[in-house]
Amino acid sequence: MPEKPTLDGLEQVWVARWEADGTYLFDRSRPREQVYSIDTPPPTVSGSLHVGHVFSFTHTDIMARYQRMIGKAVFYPIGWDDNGLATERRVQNVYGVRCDPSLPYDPEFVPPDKPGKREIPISRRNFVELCHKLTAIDEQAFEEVWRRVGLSVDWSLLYTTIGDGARAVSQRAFLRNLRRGEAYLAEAPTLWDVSFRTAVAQAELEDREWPGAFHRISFYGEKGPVWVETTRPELLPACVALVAHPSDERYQDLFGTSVLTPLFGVEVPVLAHHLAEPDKGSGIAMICTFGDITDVTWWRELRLPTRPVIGWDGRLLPEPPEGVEPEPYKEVAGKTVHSARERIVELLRESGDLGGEPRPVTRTVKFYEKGDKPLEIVTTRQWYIRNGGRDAELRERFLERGRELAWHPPHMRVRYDNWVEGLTGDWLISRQRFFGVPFPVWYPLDDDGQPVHDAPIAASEEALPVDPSTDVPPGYTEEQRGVPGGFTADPDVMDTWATSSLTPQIAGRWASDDDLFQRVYPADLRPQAHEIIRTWLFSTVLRSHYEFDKAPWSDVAISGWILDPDRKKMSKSKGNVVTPMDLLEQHGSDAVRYWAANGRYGVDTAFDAGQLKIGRRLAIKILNASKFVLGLAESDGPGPAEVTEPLDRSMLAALADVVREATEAFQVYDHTRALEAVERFFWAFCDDYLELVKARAYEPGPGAASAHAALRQALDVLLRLFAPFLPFVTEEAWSWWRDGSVHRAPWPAPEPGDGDPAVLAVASEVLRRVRKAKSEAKLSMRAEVSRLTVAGPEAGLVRQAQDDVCAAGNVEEFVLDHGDELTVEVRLG
RNA sequence: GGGCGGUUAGCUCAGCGGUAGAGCACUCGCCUUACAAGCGAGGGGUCACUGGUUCGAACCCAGUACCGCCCACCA
Repeated sequence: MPEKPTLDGLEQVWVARWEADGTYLFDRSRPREQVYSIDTPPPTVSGSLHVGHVFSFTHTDIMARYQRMIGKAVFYPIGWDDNGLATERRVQNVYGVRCDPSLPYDPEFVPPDKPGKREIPISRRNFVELCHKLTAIDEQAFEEVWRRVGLSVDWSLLYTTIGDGARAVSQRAFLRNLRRGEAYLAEAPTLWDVSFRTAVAQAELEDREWPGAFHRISFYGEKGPVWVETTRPELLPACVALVAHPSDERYQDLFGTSVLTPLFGVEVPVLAHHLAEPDKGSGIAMICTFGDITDVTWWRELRLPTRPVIGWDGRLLPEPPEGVEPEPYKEVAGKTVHSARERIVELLRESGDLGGEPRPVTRTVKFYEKGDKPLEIVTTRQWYIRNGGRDAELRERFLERGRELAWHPPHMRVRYDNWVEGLTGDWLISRQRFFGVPFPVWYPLDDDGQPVHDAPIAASEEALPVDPSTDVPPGYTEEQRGVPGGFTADPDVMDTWATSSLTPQIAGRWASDDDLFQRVYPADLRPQAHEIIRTWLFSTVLRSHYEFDKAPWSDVAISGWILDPDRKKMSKSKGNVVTPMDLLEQHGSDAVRYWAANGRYGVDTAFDAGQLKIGRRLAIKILNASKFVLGLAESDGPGPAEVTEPLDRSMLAALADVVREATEAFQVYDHTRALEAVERFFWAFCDDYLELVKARAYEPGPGAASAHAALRQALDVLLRLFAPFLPFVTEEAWSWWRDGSVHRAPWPAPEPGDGDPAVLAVASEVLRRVRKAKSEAKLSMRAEVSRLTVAGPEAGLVRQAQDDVCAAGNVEEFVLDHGDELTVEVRLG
């Protein structure tokens, strides 16, 4: 036991010791009912950890430690989400490169020290190598933070979403979905990011305000011009119809007729549809293939033809769509959307078809959440998984799955319900990218060398993971790749959610270690943030439903966000982020954890440096109180002493109540209430009980022996109660007098005893009145009280602790009196 | 437009039917043999607003106003 306890250096000491001792290793010999299994979120390593991560991961760790102490074998893995677009983008920025799949592999390629002005095109394999290289560096930094936070994860269970295991699980799950008809390939209008040149899913959309302008343009009807307002005049060559609301008086005569588009002179019908809104613009809209999602709806429901004009790169296609003359289309061919719009407006102005000048507006436009240009809609062939978006019965089954889960807090389920009820289409899982899990399929090539998409060749499950661009499908040879009558690989990779929707299967080694899997699946807990309920949570439920016909976990705990003091979400772009490592080094891990532990599930919490100071103070107090207690009892005789004094028994009875309350709170995932109960008791223990027994504990005799025994019992229990929250300081104090780790010690049971908690409560109250009197007289707490008179119904209780009260208050003469309520008279001097 | 939270002391939050709470901050005092990175004491609130239910409302009900978030087919 050190002379002057300190927090400094505890993290390094204990992190190393826990690793060496295997303190948190999962015991895989235990049956499922003795296991507590956690489906930990794999953080995206191509970003940086922020304070919010520490906040939510600490919540999970607190629960993991509690479960371990109540005797569960805790399956607490961690993973790194390293596959996907975020990594690709980071590789591009860090190394100044760009993936060009048409280039050959260059084994000699070394990226420049600093990214140049122009991105260097490299082959897909070179690019993927750089992705691996960079994520390995990032993952190391992440691990350091998590270890220092004191997460009790079993590092031997580490997985990555691009690793062999994850790829195999991803591909296997997909193949099963495909076989059962839950996954399918379809050519359809798809939301498309023109910068990343990939399709994106509904779940990855976000609305942003974007400047635009209303353009009033005239179409030619038999009875004169029809004025249409549009924000996207460049899509005029893609126009396939006009549409107005069926009850709109102004257009009754036009329904069923057709009009000619300006400039292009294409004949398009005027149709009625209930989604057209009479009070928007002129009440009549042009339908283009495709300007927005409503266009897609109209196009589908009104069975309109397709006139695509926008290509994968966001530019207008070099050739006009069918039915549109090359003149004047050549004016806009190959142009970006922006310059095509300018040109069309010029042409409309020249031809007199522009009514007035464009009126600038700000409107809401759909973006890919990681993108910086508005999404276009392009018809492409993509893989989908059925999610209920087009099937009411299936949707109801997913809602039912949501109801099977215990949500913490319960109202978070509403977000799940809203999402499932609002789905508009199946889940698009393919991405036209490079660093991801490839689809494990190939397509036969017909005699003309065209792929037969209706008959994909699936990989065999034994061969997983496969890369179809280098592996060969069953029954073919490499020589047949790309030749008529041979085969070709599916070029796409899966969206990262298609892999992370399988984290319980990946961490539990589904299909590669079924003995493990059946001990840890379904999991007990899914901890996560609320903004990814629609993505991660829902997709995991979906995959589990299809493969195992059950929910993937029993409980879902949703941590809130960390807001900066202005109540805005902390984010890197706003520059208001404190890095976790700074925080941990500056305040100590236990202090940071204390702050996190005070955040309840589902509640957004303002970042508050004040809470960190309190946590640090608490941690130091635990060390000092431990030192005091352990420094006392060394002179006691052999064998455990008995707790005989009423005050000591009273304190232990109060502590038993605290154990009961903390345990109940943990059982309902309320770590904050547990901490509050323990903390409240601990401060009273230090400020009142320790002061009351101090004198007696110093004076050898039976009274001292009782105090020593009680103090030790209390310390033993308190260290264990604090252990889930403050793992470093409790382990340190535990190591001074106990064998083994406090984190492997059993969670305390409320010790039955015959103590009356009221004795301590009343003695503390009397002491408080004495202190008040001294404080008001501006005297030292050691000042002598010549006579203390206590009266009231509680007087009998005070008598049981009379000597301790007198010693703590430095009281000369003690008098008990009768009375209806507690009165304390303090005569000083 | 629909939904979900929130509004309590200067700040961060607890309380969710029975006389307003904690910590921080602030003020005053104390070197008291675990801790001065400590200890003691104190000041400070018409519990957002308006109605209603009740013997009694911060707490339940209805509505209003702000704040935050989620969702949505806003040419």
